[in-house]
Amino acid sequence: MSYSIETDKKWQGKWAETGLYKFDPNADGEKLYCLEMFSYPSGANLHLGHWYNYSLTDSWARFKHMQGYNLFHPMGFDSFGLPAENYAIKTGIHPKDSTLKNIDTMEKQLQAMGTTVDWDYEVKTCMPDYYRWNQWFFIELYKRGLAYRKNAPVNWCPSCKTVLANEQVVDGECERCHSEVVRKNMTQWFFKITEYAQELLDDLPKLDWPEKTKKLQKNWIGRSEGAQVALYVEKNGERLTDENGNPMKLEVFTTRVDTFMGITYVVIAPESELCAKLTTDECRDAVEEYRKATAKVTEIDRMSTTREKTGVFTGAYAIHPLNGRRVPIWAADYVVAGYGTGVVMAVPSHDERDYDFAHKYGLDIIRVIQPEKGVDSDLPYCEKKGYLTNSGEFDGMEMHDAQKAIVAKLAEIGMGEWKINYRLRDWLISRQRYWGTPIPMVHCPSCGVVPVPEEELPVLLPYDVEFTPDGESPLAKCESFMNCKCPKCGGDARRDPDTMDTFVDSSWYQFRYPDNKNDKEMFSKDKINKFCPVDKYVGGAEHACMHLLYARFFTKAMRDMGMLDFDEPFTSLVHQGTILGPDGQKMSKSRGNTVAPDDYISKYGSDVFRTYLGFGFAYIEGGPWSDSGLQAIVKFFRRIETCVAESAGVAASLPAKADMTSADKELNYAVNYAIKSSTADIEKFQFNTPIARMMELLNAITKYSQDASAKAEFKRYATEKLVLLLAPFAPHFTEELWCETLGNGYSVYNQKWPEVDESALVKDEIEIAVQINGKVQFKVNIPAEADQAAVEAIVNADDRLAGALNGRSIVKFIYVKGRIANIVAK
RNA sequence: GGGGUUGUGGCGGAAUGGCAGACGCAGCAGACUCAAAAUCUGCCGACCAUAAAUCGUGUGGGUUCAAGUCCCACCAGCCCCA
Repeated sequence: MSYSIETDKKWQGKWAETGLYKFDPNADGEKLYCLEMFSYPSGANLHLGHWYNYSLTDSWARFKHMQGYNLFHPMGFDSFGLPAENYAIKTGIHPKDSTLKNIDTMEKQLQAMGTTVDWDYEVKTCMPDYYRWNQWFFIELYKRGLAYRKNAPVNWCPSCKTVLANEQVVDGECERCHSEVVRKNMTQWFFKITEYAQELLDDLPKLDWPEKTKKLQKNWIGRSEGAQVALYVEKNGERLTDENGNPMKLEVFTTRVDTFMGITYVVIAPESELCAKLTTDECRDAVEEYRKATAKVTEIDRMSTTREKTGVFTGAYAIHPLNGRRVPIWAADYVVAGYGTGVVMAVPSHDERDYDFAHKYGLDIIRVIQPEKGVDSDLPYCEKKGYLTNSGEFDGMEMHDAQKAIVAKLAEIGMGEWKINYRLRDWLISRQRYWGTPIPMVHCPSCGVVPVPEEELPVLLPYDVEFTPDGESPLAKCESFMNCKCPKCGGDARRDPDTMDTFVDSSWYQFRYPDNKNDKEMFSKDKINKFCPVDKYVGGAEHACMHLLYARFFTKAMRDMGMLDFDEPFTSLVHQGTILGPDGQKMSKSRGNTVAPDDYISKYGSDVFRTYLGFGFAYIEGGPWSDSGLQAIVKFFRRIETCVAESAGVAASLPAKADMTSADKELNYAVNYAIKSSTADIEKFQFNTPIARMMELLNAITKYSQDASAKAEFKRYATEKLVLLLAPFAPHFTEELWCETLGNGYSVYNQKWPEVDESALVKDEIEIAVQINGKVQFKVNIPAEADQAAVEAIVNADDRLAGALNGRSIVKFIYVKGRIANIVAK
């Protein structure tokens, strides 16, 4: 039968029946954990991106299995999250019902792709047997001080009366009703990822990840070395003190402590509590009004360097600890409360933003750095080199020396120290949403915040809940959920109404797969140490920062809790490229440029499609969709079918070296060349060239069989190698050819990946190009093993040389073995 | 504004510093056919009537016997940060 979707069905049935892809933890071979980023079960069928990611990674996994690895290749669903909840608000279909139905569909589709996934190890994050471990782990983090609560701003749509995720805020507006989004403070849960900032940075070099992804993580963590320094505070003419009666300190972080003597004002984030505290009664109305306006501006806009700076005076002053200068404290939105201390020392002479701001509001600008001693350049002067001036005792010092001197001086009086600051902030995990993991905490009027005892987990997500958005967490309105007894005192208490960010689910799922049915613990330490970390992780570059950083953080925290014995979850990482719409734009429903794989599959079968995805694109790059090359694969398959059929009933054999004709040698070369380059290229996720090499091999076989002296046994030998090389890309098709047409034993999947015979690649004679001054003049045949002297002799004896030299004389003769000869002539 | 990344025929894309354009798609010509489809064969970067020569990997410099590849600057696209 010729290949079609019927072939797919036939073999999928047989594979399931015989348990071909069942994972055996004790099987021979080095373990290999291959994992694709799991997907969100959306309503529609698998899209092109799924196919591109999953089918080709599956091909890679098959290749590794044939090489003898004990492959673990699981799959699951990231099945909590906003889309199902929004769908429920719109249609009234419960998230649980729609999600489970979608998972069902996607499972079937993934199976129709023909993957090696062992579904016994499936993970669904929306199920209690999974999310109970989110809750358990949350409490473990809490016990260690790695989960804590604090007040933090959320995006708030006043019209929908709901909290919005960052991606639901488009240009400062609610994506649904387009009203202005404001920020509102709420008490929320955080995971203390900053505790691991340094280690997350330090371990990057040892990861086999794309360099740009590592760089992104490095920037995201954003380590900066500087000093934390302090100023005194004066309000209404009086020095402020703290609760112990000591002078109150206004702490700021700076990487330019050398400019410390040039401070002419201080800026504070308008929404910070400190701002409210410092603002004088006369200034309160103006500051409050400014704070409200700021709440409407997105953080991205606030940090923008091009935006017009705004601000208001708070009425308070900071007192410089070294020169006693009294400088005004302003509230301005270019400072953000969550970052650093939320206070910035302003040195307008040497910082562009400060300069613009000072200029606009008529604040003092005092130069403290000169590029050369005695030379005043234009202000602001922002170069990180120069000498101090107008800085009292530090005058004339080189800036780096001055930094040390200033920090030393401040340290003496307890007003400064060296400090390392990170851009990375703690991970806010509370979501005022329904479809997620309930936070396993109880709020008791007398005992405060109390974790739910382990034996009471999971805290089940109730089914009957009103999720019309009205500003409260849907769970908050579910009395049967909210009311509970305090685990500590037994009195009436309330549950936490929020659910967890779904990034919590995806931060450890890789450790649940190998032990997905464990109902005693999150996972068994032994199993996880044996099968993890993941050896090859494949997924989109859009997760380069958050998901991968969070998963790394969890791994390190788990290690420190004694749950596992390694440092990193994903040893090696590959990002597949993005397949764009035919118009070169990102595929989206709104653009109407989406491409559904379904029609292609039913028309051509999974294998043609998979092979085309591998052949038509550079995997890591992706690119605009075009199906123009799809026919080439159909043709290629048809030619293979014919070729393989010609070998039916023939025994395969490789002629002895001594008996090989030149045609035999040529074919043997083609076979081994295809094996060698396919092996090397598939390894590195380059799939287009291996398929090209297979096409070349097929051409070579066709050519060979037209030779009068062609041996049918050798043709079969070469053909079998071709079928094996193609097996990872076209598992159904090659299974059919291998078992049925060729009559070999089931299954092609369990055959050994072909090995290269290097000696077949060594030619006796090769052709090289002869260049003069880098330009090709003519070509000569030389013995492959010839050295420079021998090649020079051959070239010198060639009658074409004199003409090519055209009167010039040879200055130098260069021969690069097996590559090229170049004559330098003058 | 800072950082990163990409730029190769009509198209998808190949090229450990060593003959640019592998392998395909599209196109052209031919064979087979009553005809078409399918299949097979050949051609297929530009310039040119043709050949030869010359030019040719975004632009301009540089390193090298030799640069698509390495270095510098610039231009354009995409991504991240601001």
